[in-house]
Amino acid sequence: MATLAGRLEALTLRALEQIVGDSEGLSAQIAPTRDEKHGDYQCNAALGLARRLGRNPRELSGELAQAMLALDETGLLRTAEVAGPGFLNLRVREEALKAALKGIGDPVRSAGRRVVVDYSSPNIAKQMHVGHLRSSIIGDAICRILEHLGHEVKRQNHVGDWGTQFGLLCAWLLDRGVEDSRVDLGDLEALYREAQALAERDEAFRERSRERVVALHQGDQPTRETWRRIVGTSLEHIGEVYERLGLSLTLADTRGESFYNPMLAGVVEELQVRFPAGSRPMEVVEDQGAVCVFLYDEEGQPRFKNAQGEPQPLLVRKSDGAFLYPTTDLAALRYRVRDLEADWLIYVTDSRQALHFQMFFQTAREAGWVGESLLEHVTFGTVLGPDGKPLKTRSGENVKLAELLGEAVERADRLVEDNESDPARKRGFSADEKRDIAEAVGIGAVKYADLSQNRSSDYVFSFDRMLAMEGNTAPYLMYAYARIRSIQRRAGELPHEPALTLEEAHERRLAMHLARLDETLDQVVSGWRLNLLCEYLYGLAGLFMKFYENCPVLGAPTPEQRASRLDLCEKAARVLKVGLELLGIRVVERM
RNA sequence: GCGCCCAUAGCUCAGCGGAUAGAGCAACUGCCUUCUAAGCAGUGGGUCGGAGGUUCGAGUCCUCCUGGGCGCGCCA
Repeated sequence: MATLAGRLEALTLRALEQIVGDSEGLSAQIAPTRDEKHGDYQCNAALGLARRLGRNPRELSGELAQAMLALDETGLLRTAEVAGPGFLNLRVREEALKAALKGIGDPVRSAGRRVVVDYSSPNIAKQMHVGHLRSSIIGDAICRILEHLGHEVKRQNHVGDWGTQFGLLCAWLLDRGVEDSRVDLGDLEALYREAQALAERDEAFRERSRERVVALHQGDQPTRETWRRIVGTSLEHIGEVYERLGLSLTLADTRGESFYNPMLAGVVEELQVRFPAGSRPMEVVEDQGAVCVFLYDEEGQPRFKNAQGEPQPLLVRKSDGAFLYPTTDLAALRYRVRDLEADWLIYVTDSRQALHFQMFFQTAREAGWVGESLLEHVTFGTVLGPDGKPLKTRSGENVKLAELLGEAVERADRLVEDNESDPARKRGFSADEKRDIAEAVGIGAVKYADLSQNRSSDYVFSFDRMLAMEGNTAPYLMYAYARIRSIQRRAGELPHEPALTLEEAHERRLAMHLARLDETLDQVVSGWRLNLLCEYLYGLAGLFMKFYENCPVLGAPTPEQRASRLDLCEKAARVLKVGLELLGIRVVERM
């Protein structure tokens, strides 16, 4: 079932075609009205087209209205009225609105693509910190939305398990012969700091670390064994954080950098053979011992320049022979297109990596490794502290994700306790319920605060704001849901196939908003503007609250209205639940 | 130097070229003997950083400027 906006657009285009006699360059310009006085949707097509045709906009708009009403066999429109300079205000028929609400919130059936979403990507041997928060939350929401829209999603957690830091760690552990003892993550971090400090003052240790990297990459048994243990310990910790965050990402989705190690030499070699020095628009040359990819535009000018104004290369092999991040990315891309047969690749990383992705994408395209796949780099800004600088602890360290989530839940728990100690608000929750609510509210608040921001800007992290029960926050939305569920519990049996009666303005507004879920999702996907879904849900919760205040459900004037309102409640609950779940946020039945 | 991002109410932020620029917080005023007051209703608060331009129409697009963040050869 197409969305109301989609159907209106199709109808408008048919009408325009009839008027103009040509479909070239026509645009329906359908948008929801900002003010309901203007109807449900507006069509702004006549305004622009009038000039092109040398006609009066209001007159053209009137003709468009007539044509649309005449062509409207499905009974979509109640009215189409010209307003202002030539706007066309459209009002949807009651029956069409009710039909649009059928199955609202159900997964969309579409010819899906196979999408690889690369997100989260923490480093092994370090605790997850606030720097991993946005990629994890945003990437997970993207996966859920894609699946809801009928796409097949392959999650890929490209963890850093292969870099130089493992040389340090392995060298340190093997030097001290601690390979048999169990090392937990807290130890690992301390060890890493010690190893780093040692490397700075001890040339011999530095050398041993470098040798360990080589040994690791060459498959040396004891080194591999130590490495595996480090990785295992870290993944355990990462899995715990994911579980608490409620991510749909699992250990099975982990394909660390090490996975691509056997492919790296081949990637570089192929590039070198196929794009020797002098090739355009891409050449691969050795410079100061490093293998560099240089990219050029159609005019043969360098696409990228460095700070000195010289051509900026993508480095795929260091002068010491080791491979780099771009090399792994290229290998991973090839694997995802060839082996995972993905035709859409999405990378979720902070915006600082934008240049890297431009170069890496361009290299992959020039090499012909992308095929027909879409490449998308979804970026986001930095999480800031109250001082407007990247969020750190007082001692200047990265804020641990586990601690941040713990504090969010703790604060939510205090809120629940406060309410329970107030006789007017007490609900009589059991200890288990309280814990569950605190967990859902605390974690949900953190995720929602992130997703409701415009992705590209930095944002200031604040427990107080995200846990506020009013405003555009997760608790507010969850509360709206809990209120509906409370009504439903009191209602007893819910009506089967009730007929909606949308006589009250509050009822109709709520219904119209509910019907706009799918078109909102369409907008969300174009540009991954996840905050639009948040805004939609906030609007929905607000409309429900107003409906709640003005339209008694259980005490409705007639049995028909009671049934209708119960059905509206059910649909609102469903959309709130589905919408929040698409964002990776869990609802609770009571709060 | 080049490139990317940002600048909107006192604060935190929305705003796909369309009608009077919106929320929340903070301030003030009402509403719990009626389905969860973690709520609702209302009041005040704006040279959309500046200057040009494109357009029937610009917070939104283009150019320049100012101020801030980030990135730019062997980290990832």
